Amino acid sequence: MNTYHNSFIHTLKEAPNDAEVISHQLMVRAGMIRKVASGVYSILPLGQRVFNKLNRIIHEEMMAIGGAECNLPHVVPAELWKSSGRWDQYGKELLRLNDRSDREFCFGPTHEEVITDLVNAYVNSYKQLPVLLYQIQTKFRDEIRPRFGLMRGREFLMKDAYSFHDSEASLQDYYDSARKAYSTIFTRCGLSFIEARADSGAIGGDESAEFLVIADSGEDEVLVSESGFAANVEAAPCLDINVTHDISNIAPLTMVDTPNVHRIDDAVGFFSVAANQTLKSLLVVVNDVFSLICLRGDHVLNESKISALLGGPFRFATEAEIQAHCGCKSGSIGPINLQLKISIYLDHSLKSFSHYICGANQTDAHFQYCVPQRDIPTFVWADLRNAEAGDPCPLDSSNTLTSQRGIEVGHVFKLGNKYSEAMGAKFTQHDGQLKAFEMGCYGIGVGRTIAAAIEQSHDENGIVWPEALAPFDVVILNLAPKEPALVDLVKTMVSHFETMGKDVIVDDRVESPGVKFKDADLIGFPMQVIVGKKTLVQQQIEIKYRRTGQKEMVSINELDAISPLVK
RNA sequence: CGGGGUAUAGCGCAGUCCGGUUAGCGCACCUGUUUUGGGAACAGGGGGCCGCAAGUUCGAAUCUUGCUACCCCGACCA
Repeated sequence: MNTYHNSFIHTLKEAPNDAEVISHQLMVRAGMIRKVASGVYSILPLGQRVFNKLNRIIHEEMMAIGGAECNLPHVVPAELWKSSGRWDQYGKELLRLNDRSDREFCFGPTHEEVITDLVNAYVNSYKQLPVLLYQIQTKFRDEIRPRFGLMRGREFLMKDAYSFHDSEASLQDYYDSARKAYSTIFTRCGLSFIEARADSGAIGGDESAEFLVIADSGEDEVLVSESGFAANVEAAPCLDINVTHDISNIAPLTMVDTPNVHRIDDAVGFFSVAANQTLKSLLVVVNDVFSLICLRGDHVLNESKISALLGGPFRFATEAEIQAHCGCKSGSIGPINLQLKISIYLDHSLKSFSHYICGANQTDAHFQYCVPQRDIPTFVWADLRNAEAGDPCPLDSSNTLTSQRGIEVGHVFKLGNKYSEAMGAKFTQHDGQLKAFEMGCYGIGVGRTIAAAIEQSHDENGIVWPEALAPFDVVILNLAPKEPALVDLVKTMVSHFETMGKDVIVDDRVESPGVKFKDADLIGFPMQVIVGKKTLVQQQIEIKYRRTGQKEMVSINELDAISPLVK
């Protein structure tokens, strides 16, 4: 019999002061997790039960699409990472280790290299494809800033799946079935989520989609529209705009002394104009080639778009480089009168107005009446900014985008042959020729999904578990645990519920009733069965449903009629 | 990595300015009695290298220096 005692349940009245978001606070208070180091947590038995529930759902749905479970090593030799080129690319997020012989290893943050090496060793022919392998395993990423408990930990449990194909069509097929499986998984968890177009980021690849649980505390912003468009702000394209202005009467370009005006906010104040009538310029570098990026003052640069446009990951220029190219300090950069000839890119949105305030490439000076097509020598229009709420929908410009916050719990990628090509992982095709595998990869953050479920489902008393994830379906609160008749009744009820396939736990602690009620609400079991001395007098058992708070009385004689379905 | 902050019992905190009994409080824990349907009452009790190290001093949780850990903000800057 599961009891509070043998299940190691330890609740807290107060949350530690480092718990910022509600899911973190509630998980600590309910005794599910305990912090061991920054971004590193022990999962306590109650928490582990929730992990097991979710893991089981994931297993079932991965099996349903033909996945085979494996378990790859946590500690991975550097050679594998060097073979894909990521040893040098991945940066400080990769936890690097040395063994006693000083050989280099890393603690795997993701396993494309290991799986590619594995599959390449066994799969030689198109006849053996496709392959879908998955695992649920602890990863470590040395995050810049771990926070929010399990939401952004450094050590975290992840389901990662990898598929290998002989063609793009086969990859597309699996990619789509993985997306469907993910929808099924999150639906079974009782979560409200959206699938959105995403930026593939550090993993790389051709196309990706992420699954976000909708929550105000989410770290990601998603733009959605009624036409069915959904994309992470980082991945939402912005439409070009077709506006022409009569520029014949606009005053000529005028330089103005602007002491201590370095930021867009400063310029807005100084010139008394709206931010969308200013032009901001950013000097960026890709492979030692400099480019000037111009955005409207109210917009935010999109890193992926810049990197895609310029053909590689970019960085911002240093102060010294700005001095050399622009002849001024940062804060006064502009597209006119650059010292050195470099490519200039203007965001499409700069077509929305006729003339702008912009930096003059002279410290503490700005230009007024900058008309791009008249005053900027040579430039290229491009999509350079983050989309934002209110923008027209890229699928149907008659709709506008609205913004929602979400927690990224799953991400699926079409990797193509990025890893297989780099690592020389090939198979023999029908025609006898070698070809690099087409690959897909599919991840779910297990702990993060659990945290997201709590973000989405809680009240002032504590967690309200979706049935599918609850650590136990039913808690029996025995308010008079020393009463022999009640102890017997509880035993009968436990076997009754267990026969029905439900997980049951008994609060048999010698505690006052209030404590038991509060803890049951805090932990969030979907159904509470309450027995006390009153039960023996009235011959009735009380049932309370956590989600609705609804209570009902059932006669002891009608025990069989108690259905542990949540109302 | 830059800025700010914190570190005293399992958790939440006071004490630190202005050095001076045996370092305190609430929760939790232990014993006993009375309680028992929404975080009980009383009585008694246990638990601390005051983050670590060095220094100043007759004397350091308290002052100085260094280190470490943790938290927050920023890293989108023109």
